[in-house]
Amino acid sequence: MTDQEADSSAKRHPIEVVARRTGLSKDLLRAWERRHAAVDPARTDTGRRLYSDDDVERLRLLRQATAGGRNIGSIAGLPEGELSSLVREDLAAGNPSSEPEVDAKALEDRVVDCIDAIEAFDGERLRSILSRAMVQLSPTEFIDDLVAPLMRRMGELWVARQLNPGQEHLASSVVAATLQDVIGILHNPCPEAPEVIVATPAGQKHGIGAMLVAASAAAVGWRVTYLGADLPAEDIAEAARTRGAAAVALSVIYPPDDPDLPGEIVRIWNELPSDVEMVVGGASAPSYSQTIRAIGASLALDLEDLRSFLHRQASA
Amino acid sequence: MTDQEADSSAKRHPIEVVARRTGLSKDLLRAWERRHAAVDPARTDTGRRLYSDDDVERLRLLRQATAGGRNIGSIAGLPEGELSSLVREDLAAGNPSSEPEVDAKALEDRVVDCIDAIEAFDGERLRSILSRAMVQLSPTEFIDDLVAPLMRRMGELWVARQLNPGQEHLASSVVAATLQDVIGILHNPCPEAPEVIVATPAGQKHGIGAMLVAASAAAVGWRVTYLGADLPAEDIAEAARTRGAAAVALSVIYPPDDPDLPGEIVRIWNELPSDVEMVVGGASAPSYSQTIRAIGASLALDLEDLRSFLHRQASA
DNA sequence: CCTGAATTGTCTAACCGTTGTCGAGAGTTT
DNA sequence: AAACTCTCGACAACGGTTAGACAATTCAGG
Repeated sequence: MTDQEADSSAKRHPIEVVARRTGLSKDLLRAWERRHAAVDPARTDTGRRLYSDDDVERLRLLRQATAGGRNIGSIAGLPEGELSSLVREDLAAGNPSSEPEVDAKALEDRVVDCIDAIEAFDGERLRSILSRAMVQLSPTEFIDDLVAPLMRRMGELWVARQLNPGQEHLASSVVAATLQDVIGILHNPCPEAPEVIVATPAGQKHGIGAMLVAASAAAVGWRVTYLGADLPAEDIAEAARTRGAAAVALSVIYPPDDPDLPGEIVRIWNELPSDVEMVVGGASAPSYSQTIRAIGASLALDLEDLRSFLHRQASA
Repeated sequence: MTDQEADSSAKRHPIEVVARRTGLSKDLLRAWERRHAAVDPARTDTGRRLYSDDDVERLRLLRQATAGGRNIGSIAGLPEGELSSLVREDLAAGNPSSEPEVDAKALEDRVVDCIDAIEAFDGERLRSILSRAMVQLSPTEFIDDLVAPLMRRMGELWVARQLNPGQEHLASSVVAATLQDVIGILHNPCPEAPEVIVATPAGQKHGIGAMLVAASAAAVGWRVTYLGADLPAEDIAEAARTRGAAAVALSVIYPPDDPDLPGEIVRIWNELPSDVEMVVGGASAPSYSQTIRAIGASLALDLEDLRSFLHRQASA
């Protein structure tokens, strides 16, 4: 991740890759450029387009804005800032309560607020904190900087016995619902966008990590089918086949030493079509790294890792 | 927030966006403009409408006012200030802006559509069917006539082995998220409204029934704290005490013959303050009716039953 | 109470600008 | 040679516009 520093404006991606990453067809990319100058990619000496990461990001925003009901012609010329605020406005549109008070509250404080709400069994306050943050932050920020730290903090409190099962359940269901909303909002309707099946294998009861994975995948343009926790290998594989998925992502949180899990992972792998990739992430994933490597699947140590896996697959 | 250049009177939204944000049909937007000059949007050089944020706000107010029983012709010309005070009045007068319901026929079809989506592992389609229905139907109709029949049908397919665990998980998480949304939308901010704690006792793994209970309670004006499935008695009772709840609702779906459950129910009851009522519902609730009656709790045979229980408690 | 007029949300028909996609023909990369 | 990519032109689908019509309500006045 360090060797990407100033390269976000470096032009290097061919059109094929950009089409996959944005979920826009190649024809459409050319049409938007020709008719509205939506982006201005560099060219090789033979005239082939080379897009930068910034271009990709911009195109993704344009896609979201058009999905939100706007005409490409009237937004193609807008600068990044306006474009992204427009998209966020549209996302927040369902929320009729326009809050005049703008809190630029630090993210750590928001985590604390969430914990407060959870301790008071106040699901409604938790929901409102999260849904406000959801529209104020970018999806990736929301997931990485708020939801993930919150889940981590909850884990700490849980082992310290300062959170009881009721509070944990309450929080989980609210967080899960919020993340489902994120996935729904980000849903990529383009049939060419690759799809990933997200689940936790049998024996793993905690679905919330998989939910984070699902939301992260949606945030980078993938279509996502979230199956949930504790699923037998055959069912995960069947879903992948039915959906024509390009990848399967498994979340493994707890326990780190399930003797049945390696077998379960291998069974999933074996039942998958050969062109479907697999990635395993979550707190306990490294404990099973031997199995994962043995079959040729990938290991994701964190969400950033997961995103780069998805990027690699999307361009492959 | 620095780039709040957003001049609220800048005309920039196409009709599609405005229709989504206000919930008014495009036809209606045009009709109100033509017949009553309710708003005066700008035009592009090719004649397309462009609305400002102010226009959107105004249309929202008009919508609320008409939902409260006013007719558009007599309020379309009013200035902003009068409009908003009018709406406030109507809300204070207890006009819950009831929606007239239209479809009774298509509900069966929608259940079938949902099942189709589930069988295809198409979570996104399921979500879109449900969320469309959510805004078209009243909350109670949505729950009673769509979600509950859907869950029943899923149960049938499950026992007939025509639904696998993956499909069941997928559907559950989407339905749960949708119901959480319903609860969020219905959330009653009035601090005097009675609150109910909803959960399923330890041993009961299926939380979706409790979710239906929670949404139903929210639909009749209660504040709801949804704790989820499989919770120890102490935690349920603690939540009730912490929240100062007026009632506890338990959902009991499966199994119907858990030898530990009666004890669990009694423990909850014993740890509850004496002024907190308790109701038990769900498919298997009648199997435990002896215990329920013995301690003086109520038994709800269906959601209608539950609602009348809540009404009794609210007026008590 | 009934009846005819006004109101209101929706729908159709006809038109046209906008948009996504496709094909043809030529060049480039592997 | 096969697989990409390029430009340019064409085209059908889609959405937005006006104008008019329609059924269902609402309402005033007999």
